[in-house]
Amino acid sequence: MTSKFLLFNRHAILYGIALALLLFLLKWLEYKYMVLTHAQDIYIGAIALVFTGLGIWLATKLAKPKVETVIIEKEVLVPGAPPGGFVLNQKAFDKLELSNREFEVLQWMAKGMSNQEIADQMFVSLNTIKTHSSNIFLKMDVKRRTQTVDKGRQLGIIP
Amino acid sequence: MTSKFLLFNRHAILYGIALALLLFLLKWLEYKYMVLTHAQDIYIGAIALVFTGLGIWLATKLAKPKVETVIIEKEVLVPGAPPGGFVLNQKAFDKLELSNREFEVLQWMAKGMSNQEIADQMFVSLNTIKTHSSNIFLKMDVKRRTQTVDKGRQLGIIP
DNA sequence: CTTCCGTTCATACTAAAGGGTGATTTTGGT
DNA sequence: ACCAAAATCACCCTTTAGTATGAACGGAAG
Repeated sequence: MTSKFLLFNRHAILYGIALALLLFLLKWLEYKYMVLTHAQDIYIGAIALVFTGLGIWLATKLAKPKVETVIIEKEVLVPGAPPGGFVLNQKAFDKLELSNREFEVLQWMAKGMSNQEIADQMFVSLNTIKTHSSNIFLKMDVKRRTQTVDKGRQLGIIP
Repeated sequence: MTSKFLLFNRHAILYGIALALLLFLLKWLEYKYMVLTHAQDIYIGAIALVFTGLGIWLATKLAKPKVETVIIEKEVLVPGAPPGGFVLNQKAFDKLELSNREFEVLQWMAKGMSNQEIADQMFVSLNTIKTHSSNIFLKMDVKRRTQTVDKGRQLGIIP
């Protein structure tokens, strides 16, 4: 985090210096060779090349890497473990006496969604989700959503 | 790396053509408007801008989408045998480049612990845990701890 | 011996989560 | 039709999480 910022700063400074030097160089070249009208093409070409390179450099250094991670699940046969990934532990589930909506909320919760996102997903208000999750915490005897997910998984009621 | 060079070659041709066309255009503009010697600086500035833009465009085109695919081996039942525990997906784990402490925090996180509890557990301050978890979120490209746990589990780096 | 990285911690702030209470509206079952 | 449970939402308030920024320190590598 800090290092990234420092890198950015360093690049910005380097860019500033490089730009200044380049402009200076261009000005100098202008006075030195512009008498030769024939050198005009080369001059312009050089400018084009240099600034194209500068653009490339800028883009690569300042643009975000934008790494997209695609998760592909590959099923492998392994001794033990439940088939197809998950079977609900009905006994534990019944004991909790979660309502439909509460269970639904719990499942979104386990997928790492925020209350607001769940609310949008289920077309209800944020307050409603809060109420549901509070009830879930009571019924499951936990204090936090992360704990809820962990316990729910251990009980076998969520994958 | 190899794909990058291949891409570069393909785009290099396009770039060459584009460059030729642009130079031609510049030449034309030169004959048309260069009678005004005062416009020289503006002319050069325009060239610089255009080619900087071209460079940036090139860079964005050259940059590979960089879609990292993580293949997760998911366990599936097979007759007999002991209950398979957890095996860390080393490939996915290495890709994240989490530090020791960060991984440690992630594990407590997955157990549903609050930052304060993790801080007590690891004998450091709450702020330290916050820093660690922020770094984890950056490296794992997530926004919340619940999301972190879910993704971490999908990647196979936590049980 | 610098330079980089990881670890530690702080302060200040914003955002999200959670607790408590009360209220209205569906809805399913007798 | 009536009742209880579920579902919905609101307000207020506290706590926890998360962001941003900066800084100090020690170890490892060049």
